[in-house]
Order: sequence, then structure tokens, then C-alpha cells
Amino acid sequence: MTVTIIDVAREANVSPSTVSRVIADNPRISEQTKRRVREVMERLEYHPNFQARNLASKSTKTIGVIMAHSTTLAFQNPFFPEVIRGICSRAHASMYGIYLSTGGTEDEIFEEVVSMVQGRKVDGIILLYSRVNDRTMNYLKETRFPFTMVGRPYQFDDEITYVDNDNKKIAHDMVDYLYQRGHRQIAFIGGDLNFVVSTDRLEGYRQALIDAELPNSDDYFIQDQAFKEKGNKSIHELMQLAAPPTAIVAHDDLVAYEIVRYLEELSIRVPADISIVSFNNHALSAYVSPPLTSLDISIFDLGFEATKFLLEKVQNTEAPVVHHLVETNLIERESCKNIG
Amino acid sequence: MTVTIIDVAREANVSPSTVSRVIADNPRISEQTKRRVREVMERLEYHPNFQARNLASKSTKTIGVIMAHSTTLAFQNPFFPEVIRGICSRAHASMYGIYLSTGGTEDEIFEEVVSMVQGRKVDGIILLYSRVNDRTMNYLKETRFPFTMVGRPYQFDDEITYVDNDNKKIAHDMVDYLYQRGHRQIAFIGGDLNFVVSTDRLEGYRQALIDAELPNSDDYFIQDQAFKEKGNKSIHELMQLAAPPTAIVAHDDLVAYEIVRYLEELSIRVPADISIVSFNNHALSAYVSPPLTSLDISIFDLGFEATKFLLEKVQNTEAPVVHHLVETNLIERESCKNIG
DNA sequence: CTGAAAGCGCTTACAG
DNA sequence: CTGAAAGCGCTTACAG
Repeated sequence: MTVTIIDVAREANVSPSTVSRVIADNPRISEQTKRRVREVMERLEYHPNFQARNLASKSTKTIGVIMAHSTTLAFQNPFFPEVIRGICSRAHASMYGIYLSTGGTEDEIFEEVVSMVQGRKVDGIILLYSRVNDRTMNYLKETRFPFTMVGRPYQFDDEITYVDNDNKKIAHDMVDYLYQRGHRQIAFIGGDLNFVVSTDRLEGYRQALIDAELPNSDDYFIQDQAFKEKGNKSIHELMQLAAPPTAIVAHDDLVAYEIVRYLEELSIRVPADISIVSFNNHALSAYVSPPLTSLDISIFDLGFEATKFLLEKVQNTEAPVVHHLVETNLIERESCKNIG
Repeated sequence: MTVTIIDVAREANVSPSTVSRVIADNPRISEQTKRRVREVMERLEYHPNFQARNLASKSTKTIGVIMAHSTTLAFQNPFFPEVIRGICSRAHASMYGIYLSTGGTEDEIFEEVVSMVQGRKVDGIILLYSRVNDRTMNYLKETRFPFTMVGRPYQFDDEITYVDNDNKKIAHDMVDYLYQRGHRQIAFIGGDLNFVVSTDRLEGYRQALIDAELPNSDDYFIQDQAFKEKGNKSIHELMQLAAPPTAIVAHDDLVAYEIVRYLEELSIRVPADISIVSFNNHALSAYVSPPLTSLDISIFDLGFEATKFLLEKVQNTEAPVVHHLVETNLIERESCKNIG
């Protein structure tokens, strides 16, 4: 039924080995036989069997992509399609395919990664998140399996290749940006502190307050979980402080949209009464009301570069550890007001 | 280095065949030996080699997911993560993995599908789109390779299993909804007519106008391409008609957001001056201003069901052709006004 | 209930 | 420049 290397060999009057070498474009085969064999391959509509190739050559030409546990960052968030687009773009250029993790819970994801690694399903893995004390990451590190991360690892920094934004710095810059526009009471609505991206941004925010000698009360910081559970209440409380903030930094545009809505309920207008700035610059942030000032974090590049460095590792086990920071770009729209 | 079935066999004092049967949980093996073999597998940290298994058993336990050519529907659109979530959920339940297409252009995608099929990379394929005269779909149909589609195929309806919304009906219903609220001049901003979803919705819209004996001028229909190229101009023209619409149906929420913005530029308020309703109900549609009345099309279910039917096909070549319509649900928010 | 043997479709030293 | 042979790590009739 299926045409194999043997059929091609017979038809072209060469050995299977030669056909195999033609497929790999081995330079030791004469152009003449190459041409002849290729002709036969075309005529018989021969396509190499992926599985057989992988088994014999001990490589798979595919990379595994692991998303964070789905209730958190991954879904409903435009980050995902965009980072995948970056990954696919780079992978495709090197003829690599993408194998996607499908697990729901953290344990399922871990099991899937183990079976990807042990079962030789993929040549390398990209972790699309960085979590504090992540079992999956520790496993990959210990087995010395090629992997890269989108996001700075919590520890073992010097052993792990990753791609990230400079989250501490961009959060610091964001506060400075507000400071320059006259803001002195600056609140921060953070992300899930189990993810390093969230702790980094929080740290950058805090450091910026210290550096600018601004009030640094815990009242100005709202945790992800508190916000998720009772967002309107927490915003309510925030605005009822003796010195309510004049500006809010949100961990993500989705969070910013929600804040705007809760403020609306309180008849507080953005940016007239309070300014909001945010990170990640979703495609829709130009369309919300008011259009959101947000930091573009180059999601495509995060995926692209993570893949690039992974492929280097796959092709060369001795490839050096790389920490690559991707550029960001503040998109100023209408959610922030100068009160200087 | 890697521990194989042979190592396990030796250690457990059985033959490799027996180990293989234990892996497959073959009922002909005694519970006692199963237990013994499993113990050894655990102790040696044995994991079956995926490639070898696939090669020998001629199945891959993975399904290929093909997105539309990326400039069009697929990216920046929350449809993608959500449909993937549905696919992963169902696939994971049957221990299937996901192989994602990475191609950029239509030709690249086609080549990738051919190599997935011929190279036996996957057991079946899900097409995440339905396009008019699609080479990839024709290829799958002709090779009789198991596949399902998210979206009604352009032709060969009776040979192809697909999952879809009833796009003609929901577009018809949308017009009826506006009609009941007093609207008589109803415009439609459509999607890319190369996709069946767009032609179906357009047809439903047109039929509804006819059924309700409403004005059915071409001036009330704006094509996707015209809108993309000069959206503000086309909305401008629309509103300067002798009888401008009192309501607009948008093909997608993203389009609706853009329309709202262009209307704003013209100082036309939604819903005070004009109503807007839309399809797909993105997660953010609650946050835009005004919150958008939109039809939830159950994206997760589309992915889930497409996968379910695909797996049935994979497991049974004789599985009947199925056309499954997924429920929709109108989410009423504040972009539509009753002018009756 | 279990084993010996052939085979899945390739790749890759080794030999010439 | 090309071929014969072994091997990648499994599965699966077949035989007992």
C-alpha cells in the first residue's frame, strides 16, 4: 500500500541505502543518481515515513511547547496565539514541527512532559511560563534535556537558557513614567505571584517607589488573587484610602479593563480622575474606552527567540547558556493624564 | 543509556513480547506477571519509546491541527486559544497528542499537511477553518485520510464530517432580533468571503431581510476587504446614505470594536444613535465601551466536538459522516437599543 | 498464559 | 560513489 524506500530503490536500480542518502542530500552521492532517484520518488509519490526516520536517526524534528496550567495565564489571553506564531515561524524555518501539551492540571502537564522526554517524542521543549518551584522545570534541568523558557527561571539562572522581558526594569520605568507626569500616589494591581513575571514586576514597582521616595504602603498593592475574588471591592477600598492613588499600574491589559469598569461603577473617570497604564499591549487595547496606554512586550519575538536558542541547544549540547532580553515599547494612548 | 523493553524483560525474567503486552494491558497476561513487570518498569524508570511504538503499531496517537493561513482569521483572535483548549481537552482524555501546523502561506500549509499524512505523523487531522476551494481539504478528501472540519465545507457536504454553528440561521436570527427591536434599516459588515462562515452569515442576513421585507440594498453590505482597507471611509459612506442604517450587524467582535471607533470619529453614539450587534463574543466584549451585545458561538465546544468525531473516525474508518451544529447563545449587553 | 521470530521503514557505520 | 548488514525499540501473528 504505502510506498517505501525499498520500492524506490528497486525502481531506480540502487540500494535502499542510496535512496536514504538521496533523501538526506548526502554529498557523497553523484548528482546523476540523485536526479534519477528523485525522479522515481516523485513518480511513485514517495514520502519518507516520519516515525521510521525518527527511530533510526534518534531525532524527531519536533519541539514540545508547554503552556502554563490553563486556569492562569494561558487562555483567553492573546499572549498565547502570538507567542505560538513566533515559535512556529522560527521552527518552520528549520523544518521543525510543534507538539503541543494538552494537559489541564499541573500533574497532567508534568506527566506529559515526562512522556515527551522519555518517550523521545520531541528533541527539545519550550516552557511558556516560569513558575516558582516548578516540578516540570526541575525535571527538565535534572535530566539535562534541551529546553528553554519564556520567562526568567526562579532559580538556577546560570544553568538555564531563557528569553524574557526585563520585567523589573520595565515596571520600574512604568512608575518613573507616571512620576514624570506628576503622579506621586501610584498603586499596583499585580499578577499571580507564583509566576516569576509577577514577582519581578512587583519588585520593579517597589524599587521605583523607593528610588523616587514615594509612599510605599501595602495598601497600594493589590494581589492577583484578591483582585480576582473581589475586584470591585478591592478597587473600592483603594479609592477610599486617605490618600487614594492618582495612577494605577496594572499587571496586564485584561486587568486594566476590569479596573476601568470598576472605577466606572464608582463614577471615577479615566484619565480625568485617575490614570491607568498597563503591560502587554493586547490587540484590543486600542479599542477599549479609554484607549489604553500599555507596554508592548514583543510577544512574537519572545516565542521566536526562545525557539532559536532551543534549536541551538538541540543541535549542539554544548551550546552556552543564553539570557536574552526582548525589547519593549510603550504605546501611549489615552488612559494616562499629566497632572504635573 | 536508555532503558528499553529488553532491559525490562531481562530483569523481570520474561520475554520482550510479554513486556509489550503488559504495556498494552493485554488481558491474556496474568495479573501476577503484570504486577512483576510493572514493578521492574517503575524501578528502571522505563518509558516506552513513542517512535518505536508508532512504527510497529502503525498509529501515532496524535492528531494534526491545521490553522488557516495566518494573516486572516487565526491570530490576534481569541478564537484560537479557545478552540485549542477544546481540542486538547478531548484529545487528552483519549491520550492523544496535538501536532500543530506551523506553515505561514497557503502552500506551506498544504505541504505540511501532505507530509503529515504521507509521513504518518498523525492519525487524523482537524481543519480549523473552511475555505472555498481549499486544496488542502480536497487532498484530505481524496486520500481518504481521517479528518474533520470546524466549519461547514464549501462542497462535498455529504462526505465530510464537520462541526459548526448554524451560521445562516444565527445571522438570520440576529436580524430578526434587531427587527423585533424596531430596526428596519440594518447593515452588515461581513467577513472574508473566501471562508464559508462568512458566506453563510451573509446569506442568513440577506434571507432575513427578504423574509422581513426590509430594504436590501448593496449599500448596506460592506465587504471585509473594503472594510480592512478603508474602514472609516466605508462607515462614513454608510452613515451618509439617504436612509442610513439604525443598526449594524458585525461579522466579529473585533470588527464591531473598530466600527464603534469610526462612529465615534463621526460623533455618532452607540447605542443612542445606532445599534451594533456582533458574533463570537470575545472575552473582552464585556469591557469595551459600550459593552457589546454579541453571540456566543461556543468555541470550546467546536474544538471539543471536532476532536470527538475525528477520534471516532480514526478508530473506525467506517464511522458515519456527522454534521454537528453547536449551540449559540446571545449575550445581551449595551450596544443595542430598542427603537420600536 | 507466554515466547521466538518476523517486521514496521528507515539510518549509518563498515567495507569496497 | 555505492551496497550489504545491523540496528533503532517496539508490536503482533503464530505456535505452544
